[in-house]
Amino acid sequence: MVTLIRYKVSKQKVSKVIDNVSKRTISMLAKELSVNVETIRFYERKGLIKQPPKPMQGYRHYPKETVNRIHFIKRSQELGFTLNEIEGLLALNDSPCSKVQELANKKLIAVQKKMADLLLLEHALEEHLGQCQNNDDDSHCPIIDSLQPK
Amino acid sequence: MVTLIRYKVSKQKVSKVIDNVSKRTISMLAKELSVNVETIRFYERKGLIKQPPKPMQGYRHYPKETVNRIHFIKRSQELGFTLNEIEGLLALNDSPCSKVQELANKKLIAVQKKMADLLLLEHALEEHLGQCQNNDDDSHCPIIDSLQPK
DNA sequence: GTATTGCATGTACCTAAGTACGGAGTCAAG
DNA sequence: CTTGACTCCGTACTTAGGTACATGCAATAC
Repeated sequence: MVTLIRYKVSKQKVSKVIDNVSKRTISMLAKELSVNVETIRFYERKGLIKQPPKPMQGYRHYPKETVNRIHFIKRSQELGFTLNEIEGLLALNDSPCSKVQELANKKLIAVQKKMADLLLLEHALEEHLGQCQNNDDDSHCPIIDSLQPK
Repeated sequence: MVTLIRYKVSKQKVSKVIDNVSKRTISMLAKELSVNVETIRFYERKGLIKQPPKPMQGYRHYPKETVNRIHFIKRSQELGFTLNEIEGLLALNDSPCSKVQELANKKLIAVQKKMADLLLLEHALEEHLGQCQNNDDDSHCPIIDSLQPK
């Protein structure tokens, strides 16, 4: 892929050539990561990824590093972290494991609390639905009744 | 509470007296229901409750009906219905039980799906945390590692 | 009678995580 | 050379469920 140029080539020019070879515009990056272009811009605005400098001529191109970083963000989101928390995680990159653990643990507890809430909800809904099943009169609904004040 | 007026009283005047007796301004209503005044106004704007007409002189007052309706809304929210869904429920007030059941059932399924998602999340977090516990080197975190692309 | 609450009304703001749009510049193909 | 696709930049819009604020008037307290 990398074209070698044999004569009169300075270090700068070589790196420029290499950069050109791995030209990754914002839409290439977006495709590579299966995210929206606007999402990338949004992350830039949020400071989650840094915007590569714009060359005097032409468009920005993004290094592999940015790919990795967005990967990190997306995986963290899958684990239920918010973007603000991920900002923290990114800053924590070289922090002690105990700090990261603390964050993950908080998240775990929040997840468990949310599950407990949903479980209550589930039971309430199931009970209401059960009452409907024992109801002969379709024109009159126990659920609506139970929502009405006594 | 209702003062009886003995002479020369038309039907209109009586009802006016009764209305005055049960004067329930918006802040009274809010207090009675433990909700914010602004929330009531928001429900009015959303069309979930209807705004009582403003008398030519003085402030609006709210009937018991509105109290009931907001009660209904709040209880429905506890069951996990969104305001848009509650709009539907309110419209369904005299609909067949089967229709209401259908809605509640959809909600139940959504709740169960969400719980399943959270369960996966819980396991992932627990596994990551477990790896941290088997980690001697505090300066290096398995969670951060696992978020990094391979 | 005046000062302080309270109400009415309309509009703006909040969080979260993006998405959309308008206008100008740039690049590549035909 | 022109057209279409892409980028850049800034700003506005989206959903959900409210919350807050500014202005003007009404009612009540002292």
